[in-house]
Amino acid sequence: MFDFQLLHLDAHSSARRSVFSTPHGAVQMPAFMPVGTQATVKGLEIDQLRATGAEMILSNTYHLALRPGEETVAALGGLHQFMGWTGPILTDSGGFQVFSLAHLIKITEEEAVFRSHIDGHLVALSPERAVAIQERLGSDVAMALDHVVGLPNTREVVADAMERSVRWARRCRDAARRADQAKFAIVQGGLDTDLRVACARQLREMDFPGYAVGGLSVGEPPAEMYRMLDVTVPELPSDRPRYLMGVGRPEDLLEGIARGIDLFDCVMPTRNGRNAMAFTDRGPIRLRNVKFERDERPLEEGCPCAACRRSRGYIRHLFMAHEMLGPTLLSIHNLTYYQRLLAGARAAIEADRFEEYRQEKFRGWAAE
RNA sequence: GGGGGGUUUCCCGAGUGGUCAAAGGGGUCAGACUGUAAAUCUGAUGGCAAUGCCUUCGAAGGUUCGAAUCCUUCACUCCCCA
Repeated sequence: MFDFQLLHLDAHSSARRSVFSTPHGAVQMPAFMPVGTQATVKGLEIDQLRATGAEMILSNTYHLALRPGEETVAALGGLHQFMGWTGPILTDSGGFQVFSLAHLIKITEEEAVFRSHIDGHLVALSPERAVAIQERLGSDVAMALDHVVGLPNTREVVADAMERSVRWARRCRDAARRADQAKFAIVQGGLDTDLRVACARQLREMDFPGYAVGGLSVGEPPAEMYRMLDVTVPELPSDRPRYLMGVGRPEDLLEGIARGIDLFDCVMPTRNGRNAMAFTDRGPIRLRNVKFERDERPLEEGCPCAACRRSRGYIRHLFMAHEMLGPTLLSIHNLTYYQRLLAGARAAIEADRFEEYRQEKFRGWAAE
């Protein structure tokens, strides 16, 4: 039901070209998943989302469990039918919310206790419950519940969270009931090489169908994140997909791919798009800037997206006038940009020229 | 014709003797955003040779150590009664 096939290894880096098959279709990897936290990629209709080239998307256990509730999603046909996306869906476990909403919760060995950000009532999320919710939602890939901590942090705190993440991963695996949903484990360990390696090895023993690297890009310098990938990825089984959670900027994706990462997700193309930033091969541009007022060029020459059928001046106008088409168009453009970036990476890997591709892109981004 | 209001920095709008280059909004300008409590948030926004100086609160004049704030006249404007 799930199959991960390595198609080609880049001759000069650890980049890999692969295909991951799920009950809702195959995903060409390396791949980027747009984020649709609340069963919608903000601002986009499903056909617009599909047109960006995205094959797989991410949604969220915590948010959907709170609203509308997994039973409601199940009653409406499961997550795919609920939101109208027929391709593969990965759901995050809510582990990130333990981190981002940390002031609202208490963590014990048994579970994480949240105070709902919506109405304040207490919500308990245990590894078993995270799995049960995700199975009710019906996503193709469910993430294990992990414990994310902010960085930098003391070794004691990081080690404690890492060890709990390992124990919780085992409980998630044991709680799994549905064969049509793959469970992925998440490596934690902060910026500590030993902890990362130890975590990866323990999780590898549990034989998950996929592995994620989590707890990164939470405030540490990019170089630290790359250093963690350097030590962590080699510890992960080469015949399973490797997913770098929550990353990132275009350069982070290429750095991750070069180190053997197959899958990414990030809010950046959509959030920054809603906030008037467009990604281009010449670096990001802020469409609200007055210099674009009468710029008749498209965001990116040669980009096939709907936004690039208009001028930069028009898109700036939409943002200045607070028209909702502005955020929609830049979300479309940015997601298209990310998908084209990844498609280019896949082609480059197949041709054993990923490093050249990466250098080329970096030169462009540094140009302005 | 009679009576009563109003005029503030790009806009709206506080401010009634010093702590006022002047609250707060808006606008504008710039920045941030990495498993989304984010179509959000932050900063700047009279000028300058700038830990200070100059110009500004309808105009002109006056009172005062000191005026956006008090007085006089004028201009414009709004409301009510004729």
